[in-house]
Amino acid sequence: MLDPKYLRSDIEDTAARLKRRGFNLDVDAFKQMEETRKSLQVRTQELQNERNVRSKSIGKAKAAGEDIQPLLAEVEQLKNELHSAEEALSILLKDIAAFCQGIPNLPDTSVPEGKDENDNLEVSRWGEPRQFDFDVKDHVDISQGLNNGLDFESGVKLSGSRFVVMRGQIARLNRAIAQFMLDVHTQENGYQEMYVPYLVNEASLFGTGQLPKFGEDLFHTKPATEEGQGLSLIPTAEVPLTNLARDEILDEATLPVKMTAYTPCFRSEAGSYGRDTRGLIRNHQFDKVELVQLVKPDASFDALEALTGHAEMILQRLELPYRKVLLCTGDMGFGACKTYDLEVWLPAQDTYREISSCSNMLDFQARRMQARYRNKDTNKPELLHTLNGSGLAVGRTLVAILENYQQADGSVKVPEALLPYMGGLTELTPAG
RNA sequence: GGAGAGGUGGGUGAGUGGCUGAAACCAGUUCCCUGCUAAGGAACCAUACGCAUUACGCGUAUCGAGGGUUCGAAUCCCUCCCUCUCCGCCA
Repeated sequence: MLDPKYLRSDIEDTAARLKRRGFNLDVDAFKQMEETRKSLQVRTQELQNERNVRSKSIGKAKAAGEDIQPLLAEVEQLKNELHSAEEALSILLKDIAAFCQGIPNLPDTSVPEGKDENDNLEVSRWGEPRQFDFDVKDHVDISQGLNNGLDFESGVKLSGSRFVVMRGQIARLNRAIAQFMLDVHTQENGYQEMYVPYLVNEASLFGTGQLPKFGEDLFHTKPATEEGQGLSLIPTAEVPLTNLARDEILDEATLPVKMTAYTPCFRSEAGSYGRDTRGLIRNHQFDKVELVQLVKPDASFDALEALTGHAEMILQRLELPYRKVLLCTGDMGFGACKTYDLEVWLPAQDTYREISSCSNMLDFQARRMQARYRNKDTNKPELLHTLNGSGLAVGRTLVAILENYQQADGSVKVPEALLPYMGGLTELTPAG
């Protein structure tokens, strides 16, 4: 959510900045709602004040043993007037809140303007895509040669399309990747490892911005005996991790808070029918090691660079070629003001594919969830800035390793960095 | 699942219809005293919104959430959420 004060005082400027990301702010509607709100609020408050004053005098009169009846009669009409004013105001306030909650974050000035991923700006490349002297296979074909280590048919049988069963050496590799990432982030990058719920409530989803607008991207559960949507499966650990700060006032000395968690992520992928239907790239369930930072406002842009670097470190240690992309205004998520994507090289697709997305949300999420810290200088609570990034998506890392480390005979070399996690296994073989 | 208790400001915790936006204590900030890794005293110390803006200014709302009763509710009633205790069940 944007700062309502800023929204009110600089609506034109806000609209202009939102336009950069293709969002049309209905300035007139907002102005009109605000104007009505002001007069309605003043009127309501006047009535409330009068009620309070009169009620007090009734109390005094009663204590003094006077006759209250005439006073009560006077107040009768006031009551009705106040009632309808309060009701009208509350409806309007809800409308305004809904309007404000639907506005995305303002893009940072350093973010290039653009419509979609084609307008993203490549910032850097790391590593050289390997030259193959044989026909490269994609991860699906590779896995079939490895004792059917990625079993999509079983995934369909158990759950449906976009689910997978991993077995044997590939399942082991998947686990090794996650362990490796967690170890790097906790031991070298200063993140605290967290274990969090995979089912979260509505307030949490509102806090990070999934609700109310993007509920269709989520899987909602509901206890058999109850009404309503119940809890929802997390689409990313960003939701539980960031919401740890919800309704909290953190001690400034504890900042920055750096947390990491390895969790499954669940996404309905509504609206992506037909996209990436083959393989592991786009599944309803995938594992991810997430990085979240809660920082003081003046530190968030530096933190974004650092956090992105932490995710890059994983790719470098795995010796996977990648590029770093600054997302354009049109490709950024709802709550982000600046986002770097890391795209890993996939030889079978002959292209770079997203494997991490690192964003600075400024105070956008913090305001929604009232996540604050006490400023030592002013002694006042102020909104935190929140950041998150994948460090990395485990499933796509698995894909990248299978494809980049494949060998002519169909086997796959285990990356150096993962050897300590593979129990002596140095390559994945047809024995699986 | 059954029976009970409870949810108050940064923290602990008073408060069962009007003078309580909320005692007291702790923490915090400032000042006074004190010449010393101590102690004492005083003041200040929630958030949001609105009006006003030369003001130490005024008003409204907020005591888990949402409804209701009442001239008036932290205080009474209803629903929901959460916490705790005992019993049952269970990885």
